[in-house]
Amino acid sequence: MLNLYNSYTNSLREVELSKDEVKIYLCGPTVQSSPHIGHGRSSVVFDFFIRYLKYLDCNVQFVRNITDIDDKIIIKSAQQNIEFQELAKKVAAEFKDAYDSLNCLTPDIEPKATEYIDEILNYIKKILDKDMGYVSESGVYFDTAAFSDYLKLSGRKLDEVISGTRVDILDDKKAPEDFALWKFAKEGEPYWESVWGKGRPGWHIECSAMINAILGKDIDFHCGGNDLIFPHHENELAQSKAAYPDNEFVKHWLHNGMINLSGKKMSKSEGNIKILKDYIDQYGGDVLRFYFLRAQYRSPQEFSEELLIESKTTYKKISDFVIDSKPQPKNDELLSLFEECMNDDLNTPKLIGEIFTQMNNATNLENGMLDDIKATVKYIFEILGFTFKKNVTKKVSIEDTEKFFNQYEIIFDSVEQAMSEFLKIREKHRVEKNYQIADEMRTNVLEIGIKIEDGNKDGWSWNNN
RNA sequence: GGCGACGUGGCGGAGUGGCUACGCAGCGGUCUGCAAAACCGUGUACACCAGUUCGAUUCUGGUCGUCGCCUCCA
Repeated sequence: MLNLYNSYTNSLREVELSKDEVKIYLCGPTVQSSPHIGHGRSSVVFDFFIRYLKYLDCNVQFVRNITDIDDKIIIKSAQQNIEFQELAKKVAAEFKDAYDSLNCLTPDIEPKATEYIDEILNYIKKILDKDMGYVSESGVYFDTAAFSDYLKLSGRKLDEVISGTRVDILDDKKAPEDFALWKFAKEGEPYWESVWGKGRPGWHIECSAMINAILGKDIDFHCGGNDLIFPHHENELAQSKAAYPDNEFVKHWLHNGMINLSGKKMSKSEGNIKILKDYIDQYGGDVLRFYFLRAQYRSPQEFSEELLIESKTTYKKISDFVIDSKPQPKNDELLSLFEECMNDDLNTPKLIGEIFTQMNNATNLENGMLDDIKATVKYIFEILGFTFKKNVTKKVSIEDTEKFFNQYEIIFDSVEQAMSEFLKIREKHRVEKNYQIADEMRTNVLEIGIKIEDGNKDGWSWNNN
């Protein structure tokens, strides 16, 4: 009963799953510059989805690509005076760090475009063999006129596409809307050999070729940001249908909404990007995940530091609620609510509301019931990829932290151990009514970013606002 | 210009033809050595104008406004 919005039909559709094999392809990044909040949203939101499918006992095959060759990478690496591979490698590592910090599942396969050049060339050949592409002076192009269903995914009309201001009208293309499958290398550009000439793959062909090579002719879900619908996914669909006209290619097209800053889309071209790492370092992966959980994945989501702080506060309420519980599926009502919300096009904001309602009611329940609710809430959040690990602020160095504890003759091993001893010392002062010393300790520990809350079960937390 | 999405209380964000969503913030209180946390209480919001209806935030039509895409984008 999983219902998801399909961008191809523009409607909510019931998903029929064969649990033995669910194939998912997520359009990953072009590794040209550091990941921003928008990349984080796309990866986390589809991570919720994949984790949910696994919860439903699906055998998921998850592939996310890395585009490690394209015009921007060439330009940027030239500006930095390094090889394009070096830039791609460096940025790919940043993406990996971000994905890991956000606790996103690692794809089963994470192919890079440059590792699939042979497959790409064969795929282009297949398109040419079907007379749906042609070779010209600047490259090999897809002949959009030969594909009758072109623009069906994005729902555009041809004359509108042509009238777009950014269409690069090259004289050697049959039609302005034809797009490159293979770009011939200009002086000094990286290239691979091909029967048509030295060059590099166009942006869209790698996905068609890699999906085919890794997952096969048909996949269940193709995911990505909604800014990829046109032209990227439209062109990908055209290529795949051209090569394999009898296959559906993609059962469900899923697209996430954009991150907005003061109402405007965050994007490289707008120059208003927020670097993901800065916020992960400060708030931790769980808080970022919770922030993404607060919006339905297709809606535009506003980003601001205030909203992140709010996410932190709200998430803390949940993590405090479940702090002494083991994650277990104890409460059936709550589990049904969870499935109901997720089945409804991954309505995670609704889920949060339902969980809080249950939490609020739970305070009046007898202990056994309360424990079941706690265990189930924790279980649900762990399914959704939350770790409940204390966020370590990276604002204060380990050395300073050690030095701080040494003042109290505490040998630093881990923050947890040191804080436990620190709290014991302070508690002794409190018992002896040395309130001044106890209060000073509370104030001082703020230096290393730790906030003590006497009434809180946990006793302390990182205070990294 | 074309296509699409959307306009809910201070903010974020669900949902529904008649019943408190929820969270944050705010306000009042309990508790507390203090601070915080926690807990209790507290908010009649659904862009505008018509129409359908016993009744519309929810359906229909229109108006206004916001945002996205239109080959750089997650």
